[in-house]
Amino acid sequence: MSNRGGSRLPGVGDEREERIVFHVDMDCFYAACERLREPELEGEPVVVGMGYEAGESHGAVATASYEAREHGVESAQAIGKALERLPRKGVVEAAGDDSAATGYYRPVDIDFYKSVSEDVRAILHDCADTVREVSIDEAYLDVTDRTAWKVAEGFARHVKNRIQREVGVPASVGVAPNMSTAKIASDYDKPDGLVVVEPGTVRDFLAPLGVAEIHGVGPVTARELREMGIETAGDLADADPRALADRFGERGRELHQRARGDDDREVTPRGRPKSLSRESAFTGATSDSEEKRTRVETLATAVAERARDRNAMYRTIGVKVVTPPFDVHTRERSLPGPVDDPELVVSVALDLLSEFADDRVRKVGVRVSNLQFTEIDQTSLDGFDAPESVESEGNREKSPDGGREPTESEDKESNAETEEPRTENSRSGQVSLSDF
DNA sequence: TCTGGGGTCCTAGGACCC
DNA sequence: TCTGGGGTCCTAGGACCC
Repeated sequence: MSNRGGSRLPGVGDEREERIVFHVDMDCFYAACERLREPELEGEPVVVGMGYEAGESHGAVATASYEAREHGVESAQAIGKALERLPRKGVVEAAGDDSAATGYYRPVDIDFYKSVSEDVRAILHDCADTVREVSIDEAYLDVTDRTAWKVAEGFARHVKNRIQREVGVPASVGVAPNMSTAKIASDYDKPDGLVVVEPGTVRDFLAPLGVAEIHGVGPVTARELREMGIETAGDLADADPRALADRFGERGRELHQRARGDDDREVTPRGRPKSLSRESAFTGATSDSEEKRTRVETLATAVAERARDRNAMYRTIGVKVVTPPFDVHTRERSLPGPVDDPELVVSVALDLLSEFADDRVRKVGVRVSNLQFTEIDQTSLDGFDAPESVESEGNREKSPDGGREPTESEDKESNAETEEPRTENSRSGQVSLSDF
């Protein structure tokens, strides 16, 4: 096999080492944040619920501490279910039974978690040249230029300890020559784990793991792989890539490579978002078209506001409608040019929704996409900023100074030439619904 | 598993253009 | 009139991730 690990540049003094990638993954992050401001929760079962309010029983589990998991509470579980398995602290005791296990339930406080995440982020950026934040509680670091393989474990421990000491939340760290292996390594010994997979040992490390451990293999793919007799990452690594490509397309080849520990992706900072959305579920399902319309209107307004907050104009507006049992339908419409127009988002969304006026609906959502950003903003949290003209799509060139070549006929209807966020938006020559 | 909210990427067919 | 082949955009759906 001709992997990069086997080849060394002969003679040259710097024996080109393989990259050193860290994957840092906070342990039960939301629960850890709650413990930060409520130290009495340390060592206790903690459940953080979304769509949940204190004392109530709807919503879903966002994060359960390990103590809570021992009682069968799982992520994404309905709160009602969680309460069956782990009653709320205080309830059972009040009833005179203090033998049963109980847990602390808290609603999600995303703003607080974000502030904690910021503190962690600062440490990560201090420790690495390149950081890719994947989510509020997870990031990849390329530390090739900050350390060496012989001492990588020590450096990883240093990062981990700093997070614990300076922020007060636990993290697990995976160290490997590439992103996909580092990701698996961070998960391997959670919580509070530190796993190093050195170059040359990657395939042996991966081989015994179940295919579902591989990033990108979900329930559907795992089942199909099983049907092909592929159970472990080792099986997948040994499988015929052509057979995988036949069944899964390009993704098949990719998974094959991941299973072999081959992953060339560079650690790059996250770019700008590609879409923004809001969605919300009804309690049960509703056929009431007025109720649906009201909800969509609220979501549309919220999504437009979110876009404006982020200096994003959008060219496509869409809705999502979920009907029982869990069928997802999407409808979208593209405009001739990018706009920032809340009223238009509302009217287009309602128009797209009308197709489902008679359906029972569990959940609706509104989304804007084909984004264009109006400032060189991004507060440069990335090491460098992306070229302005690239944006999300190749066409529709737009110079940053606002001077846009009026070459195409659509230009007269889109108001995209103004860079300044308009104070009085809409009605100013932007596209309106009647244009369709 | 009776299913919350916010995302990403890929595929595939049809429209349209050259 | 029929026949190609290539390219891009749009839309809908699917799988996956945290």
